[in-house]
Amino acid sequence: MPKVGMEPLRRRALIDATISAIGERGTLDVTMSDIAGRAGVSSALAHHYFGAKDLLLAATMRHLLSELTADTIAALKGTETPVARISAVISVNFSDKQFRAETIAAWLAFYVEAQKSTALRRLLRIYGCRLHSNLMSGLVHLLPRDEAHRIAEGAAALIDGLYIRHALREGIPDAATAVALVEDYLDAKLSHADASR
Amino acid sequence: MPKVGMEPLRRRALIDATISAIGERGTLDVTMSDIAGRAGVSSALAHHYFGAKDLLLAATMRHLLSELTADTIAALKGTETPVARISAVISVNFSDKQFRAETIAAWLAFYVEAQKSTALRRLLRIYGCRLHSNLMSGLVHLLPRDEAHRIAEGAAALIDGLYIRHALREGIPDAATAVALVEDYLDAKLSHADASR
Amino acid sequence: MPKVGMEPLRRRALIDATISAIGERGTLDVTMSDIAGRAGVSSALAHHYFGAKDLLLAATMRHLLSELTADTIAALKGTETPVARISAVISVNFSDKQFRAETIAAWLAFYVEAQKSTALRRLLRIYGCRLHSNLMSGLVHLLPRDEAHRIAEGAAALIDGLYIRHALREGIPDAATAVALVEDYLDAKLSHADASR
Amino acid sequence: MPKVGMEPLRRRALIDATISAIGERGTLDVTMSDIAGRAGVSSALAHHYFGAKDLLLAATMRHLLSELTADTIAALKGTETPVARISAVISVNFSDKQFRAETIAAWLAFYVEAQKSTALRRLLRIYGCRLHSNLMSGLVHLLPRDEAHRIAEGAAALIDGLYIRHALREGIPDAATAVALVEDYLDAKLSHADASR
DNA sequence: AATGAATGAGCCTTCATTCAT
DNA sequence: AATGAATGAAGGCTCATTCAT
Repeated sequence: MPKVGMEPLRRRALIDATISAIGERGTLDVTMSDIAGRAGVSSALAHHYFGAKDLLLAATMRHLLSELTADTIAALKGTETPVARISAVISVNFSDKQFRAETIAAWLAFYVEAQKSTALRRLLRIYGCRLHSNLMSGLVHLLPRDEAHRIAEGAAALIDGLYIRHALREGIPDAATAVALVEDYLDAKLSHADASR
Repeated sequence: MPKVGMEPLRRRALIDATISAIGERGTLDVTMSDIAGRAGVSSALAHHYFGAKDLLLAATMRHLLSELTADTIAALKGTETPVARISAVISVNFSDKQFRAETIAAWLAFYVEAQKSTALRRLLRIYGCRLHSNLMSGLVHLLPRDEAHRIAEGAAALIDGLYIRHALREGIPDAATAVALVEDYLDAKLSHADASR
Repeated sequence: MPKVGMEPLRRRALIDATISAIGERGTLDVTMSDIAGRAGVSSALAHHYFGAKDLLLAATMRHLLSELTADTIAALKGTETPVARISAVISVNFSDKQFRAETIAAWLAFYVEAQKSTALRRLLRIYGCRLHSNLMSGLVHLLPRDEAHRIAEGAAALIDGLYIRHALREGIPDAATAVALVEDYLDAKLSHADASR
Repeated sequence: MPKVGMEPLRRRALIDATISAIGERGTLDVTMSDIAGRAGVSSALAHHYFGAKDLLLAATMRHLLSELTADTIAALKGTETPVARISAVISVNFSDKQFRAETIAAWLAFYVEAQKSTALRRLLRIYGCRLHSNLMSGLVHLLPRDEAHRIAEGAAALIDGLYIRHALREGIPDAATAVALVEDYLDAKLSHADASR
């Protein structure tokens, strides 16, 4: 078997292993050896490809982020009404691929780590902005700008909260219910807005 | 001369130091020495009083929880309408005492740690149930039971989400806005319910 | 046995162990574990007292330096003629205490390490200046200032060279011969100076 | 297409890279990767050609030594008086080619390493003997054998000392001054000898 | 001829924890 | 009541070295 061109494979395997390790333990506090072991390589190789633990973690988060972005773009493609756009954005966050114990735990761990790591915080901020603007792209046609902004914030917070609660297996457990809650929130706010016009 | 009756003072000082350390660093990943140092004692003493790091952390979380409980009880005392009860519960979570960077960071860190620690998870579950039942105590008079349940879940998730976002200094920053968002959510759902009756 | 007040003893033991380890291996490239082992403690304790390997090495060099200084001061005390001062300075460098394989090897290792470590370089520079001024304190009465300066440099270089050669067990092996060579150099230069006057 | 006859070029490039790396860092403590990188090849190739780090270092030292030997032979060619021979030997050691920061640092590093490596010590001993006999080839005509021997030792030590001091940028910095000091030493000793005859 | 891939061994450092005083 | 002394265990990281291609 050819022993060349392994780099992308190893990188990917290591990132997957990182998600798996973090997801299972629920913390970024996993060892390089554990991660490397899951990827079937030595910890030295992980260092070889990523340089340091921080960098592997950051790369992993970037990976998670780009997957979410890709999914969102795919979901938005073909939507036509503002309401459809909003629904698409929400449902992506709770899709089978994103709303998995493993992934959620990883997101959460990153959220907390972001409190001390500037690099991670920057990445999370990007995600926050994207989510916000994606929601806005629908809401802005249905509500006054200020109100749209507020509602987008609320929806984002609600999504984050549902993630947290899911991770701790408290309350709302399944994706469908979660989506319904967020949609519900927006429906209520939108019809409320209509009514008050 | 050996001082007597120091125990409660030391315990309290150590718990405060723990909150401060976690709050500042944004992680439970603080050393016993750091905590003990902030409390002005040796790390050996921290062990003497709490037995182990886990136990000190659990005690700290219990402390946070009991403060919140006490505040909530105080806030509920004297409320008379269901709506007032709901507002009281919400406002406690964003009161000056609770909604401080330090405390929030600590809560968050505990949330994440709870993913691996059964002890912490149990404590958090208690908090979750209390919040839920406190919200229910108002909602149940205004909505059908099932619906009340759902809305309580939503409100709880929203609160958690706002905490997280505050910790990362993303979006909604101040308590007033946060409260308004939650109240707004409930208002919308309540009037929506009214309207559909 | 009392377990208190160990710090100075441990520090000293660790410094001695460092000299011994470096002396035996001929390099600063010794492990903390090796050093700690020689001192009969764990490597963690070495870190506890010195913070890091660099700092232990620097402390060790400082120790060597201060011993040399103390010996020199003692040797100079009671000297009366310029020539006696010069002889005293030279003989200290080749005294039984200083001119030992272990100590010499350590000095040499430090010399080389100083090329990359600013901290060590600074320390060595101090030693260089002291030696120079000690030599000058005698020479200045016997030669014109410029010439004295030059001769002091030459003598210092000669001493360094003899150390190196001793460390490698090449040529001149014993202290007496070494001293004689340096004295000889100075005698020659001094009488030469006389003659040319 | 595979290039042929690369071996000598690569070997030379690797040796040069080794000198450069050691010279820049002031230690033998350089990595194979660093060296290979400077030579523009992979570290695996360095192993391919030299077998191991030790061997590359030894080869490098041998190279340094043979350059010095060649220079010395060239310098001696054409000298006619004993004094001229001595001067030639000295000046080679401080020639532009030899007395360069890079080369000096490398020599020094090798000196120290020689304390633990028998192979390097053997090489250095060869150099020591050559220097000694080269100096003797002049001195022996001017002084009694014993005295010539001693003076040669002194001169060699002085040269070594000047190297060390140059490496640490302490005192005597330039080659001319260094040469003058050594010549001076010999002059003094020689005239002293004359005078006492 | 040359290299990317891969690893084992080892080192520095940190930290919770224990113990004697 | 309180602490300095001390350590074992573990983790991140580096590096020389090997191997298949």
